[in-house]
Amino acid sequence: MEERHEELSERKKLILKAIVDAHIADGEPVGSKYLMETKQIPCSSATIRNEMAELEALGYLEQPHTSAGRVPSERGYRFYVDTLVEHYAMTAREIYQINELLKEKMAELDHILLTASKVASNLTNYTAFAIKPRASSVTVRRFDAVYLDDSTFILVLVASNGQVKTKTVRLSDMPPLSTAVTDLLALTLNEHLQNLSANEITLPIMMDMEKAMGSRAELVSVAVKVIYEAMSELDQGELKVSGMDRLLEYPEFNDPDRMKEVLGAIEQKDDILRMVSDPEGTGDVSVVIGSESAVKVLDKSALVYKPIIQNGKTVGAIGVLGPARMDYAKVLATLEGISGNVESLLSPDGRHIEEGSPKPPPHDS
Amino acid sequence: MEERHEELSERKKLILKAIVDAHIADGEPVGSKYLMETKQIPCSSATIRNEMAELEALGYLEQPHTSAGRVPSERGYRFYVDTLVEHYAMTAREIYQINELLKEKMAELDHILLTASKVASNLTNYTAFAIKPRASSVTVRRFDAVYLDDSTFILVLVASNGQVKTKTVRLSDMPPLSTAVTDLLALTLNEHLQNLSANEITLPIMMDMEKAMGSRAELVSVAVKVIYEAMSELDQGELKVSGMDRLLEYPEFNDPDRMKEVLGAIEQKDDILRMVSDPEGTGDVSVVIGSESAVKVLDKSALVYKPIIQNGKTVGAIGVLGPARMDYAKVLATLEGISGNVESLLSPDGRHIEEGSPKPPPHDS
DNA sequence: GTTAGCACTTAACGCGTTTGAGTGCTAAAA
DNA sequence: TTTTAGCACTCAAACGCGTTAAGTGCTAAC
Repeated sequence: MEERHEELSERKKLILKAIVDAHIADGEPVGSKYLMETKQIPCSSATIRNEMAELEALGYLEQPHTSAGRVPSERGYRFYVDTLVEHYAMTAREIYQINELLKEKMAELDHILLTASKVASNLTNYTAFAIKPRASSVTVRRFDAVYLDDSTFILVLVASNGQVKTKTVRLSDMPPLSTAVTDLLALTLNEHLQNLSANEITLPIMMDMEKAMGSRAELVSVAVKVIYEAMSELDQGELKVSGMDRLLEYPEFNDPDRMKEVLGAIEQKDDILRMVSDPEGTGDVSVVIGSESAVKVLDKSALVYKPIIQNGKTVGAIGVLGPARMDYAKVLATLEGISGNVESLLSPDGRHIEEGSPKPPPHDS
Repeated sequence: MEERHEELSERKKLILKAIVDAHIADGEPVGSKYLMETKQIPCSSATIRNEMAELEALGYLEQPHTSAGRVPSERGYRFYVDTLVEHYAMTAREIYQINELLKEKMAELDHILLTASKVASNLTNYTAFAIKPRASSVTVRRFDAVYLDDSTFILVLVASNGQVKTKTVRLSDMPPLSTAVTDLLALTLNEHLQNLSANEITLPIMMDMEKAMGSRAELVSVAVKVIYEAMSELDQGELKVSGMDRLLEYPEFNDPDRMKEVLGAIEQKDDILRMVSDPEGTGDVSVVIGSESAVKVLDKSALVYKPIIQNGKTVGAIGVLGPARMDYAKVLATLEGISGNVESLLSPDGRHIEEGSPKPPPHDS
């Protein structure tokens, strides 16, 4: 009785696609008669019913209750996304929008990602997010120490991945600072800690630094402590979400309890972060439907995301969260478009995607 | 027939307070019989009914429909907040929590505010936010330029209010950079632009700087452009929200449409920002109920916030957003507690509030 | 293998009825 | 004059119930 994806008859595929399309469009269960009338299936409603019954037996469809139409199951969506979605042709207007909104001269990853998530949300009408994934090992490319007042200075860290982190350090019970002292500190840090990851900072190195700092040796331990902190925050990852309110536009999120779960999940962010930071990622768009993933995305929801690659390394991701019946074709195309754009923004030569550059329909591994 | 707040009879006050308390507790309209039985009002339900009718005529109460109990009106809440709330005595545990959660050695405003909003949300069970208000005029206390590669450097700005902003600058069609060049740039910027606000940067100053930069004069205009941008972003303000999901716990936000409005408003953030940045603020807790304010807080909602003062200047605010029937006593006490704590964290000597330090019940102006 | 037809199921809808909490008013009591 | 008991009235919410309509599964004919 088990049948493999590939072995679905053409007509079954046609019907399944029609059902998913229809359900995506209006969210209602879809019945045989409706299907025959509006989707031009070349056979009668009875035949369609038979096919639907079989599709249900195979696990691609399900019935909310006996006398209702059919709704795609998770497996149905999966199959749809993997093999049935048509490539969505972005309109000139949409391409223009992506370009316009993103091309403002931005060089910082943070800013770019935030804007990207806003664009994604606007274009797709779903809740979108952008993410800076957990970096496995950051090193600091350059330190700087800025004198603020006699007991305060600012430590600036430029990380290997381009992120910049600043920490204000306040001393107590120590002799007053001066620009000379902070300059010396910066020099020492740069000489000894450049391009080391957090766990490569060893005691001998610290002792060397204390020697270098002469009379202000006590600053070393303070600074190192703060640097430790900063570095662990650096590979913390961050999540920017836009268009939360759009979630409410879809009736499947109308239930307050469900909505609450979703909001909580978004705020928690840890799960999403972990998933998107998955080093296995090929760089393709991934689609997670319902309970498929370790991430507790809720029933009837889907998460679509695409990593952003810079110099062969994953530096972030943008994605969309919405009901399982989301408009995959459009979302996939939009994410491809935006990520392509972001990647080109990040590379020194700032070109943008051209209109009508078709890509093969991507699918999850 | 008009009567001033002060002229409400004691019994009316008692009844009004009882009604607000009861409504805060369970969200239902409250009736005369219930009031008499559970709140120990020393008279019969008929008398209470008469008083309630008068309170309604005076605008402190309203009736959802003829045969329902009474519900406080906006004016009722206002009166309650201004004169009837009892001071909420924080439990030792709550004070401990505030101290514990906040006292982690944090020196940066950003981080502190974010944590503060989380604490506020946890303690009150409402949605909380923390905000960095629009600064009227920022100046830069110190510049720094960090060489990244031949065409890229990072500009670090330390603002007068302690904020730190970094900008990655990517050059095109210019001779390659070097640390010597960026050092020179930093030196020049510090010499010429320190403690100036954005609109004090004039052409003569720029020309001086170009002279100082010698062969790399072209960097000046690039840098100034970026600095302009950074400074305007600096006084942009920022809003951190925690515990959005808690909104859903209150039935008055269950309606998807309403929820959508609220989420939109939060994301918009501009209104909230503007209001909280109000320079008129005395530093006391403010309570905005329903449609009272310019801010389009929704019907049946209330916004409670308290500015955070540092060196006599408002550097931020923390607040809570919830249904109009929120537990004002607790919220007010919590915000007082947290803000006191935050302020002491920001001042060099890091002391915390003590248990049982009573403050007079605050109220809006 | 396909289709027409029919009996069956069931959520949703409309609608009158009942219920009950709560009021306003009046007349008696304090 | 103020308070209270009592009662008639109101109205939203809950309930019951028949009707509707969409949709199915099955069977028998094509």
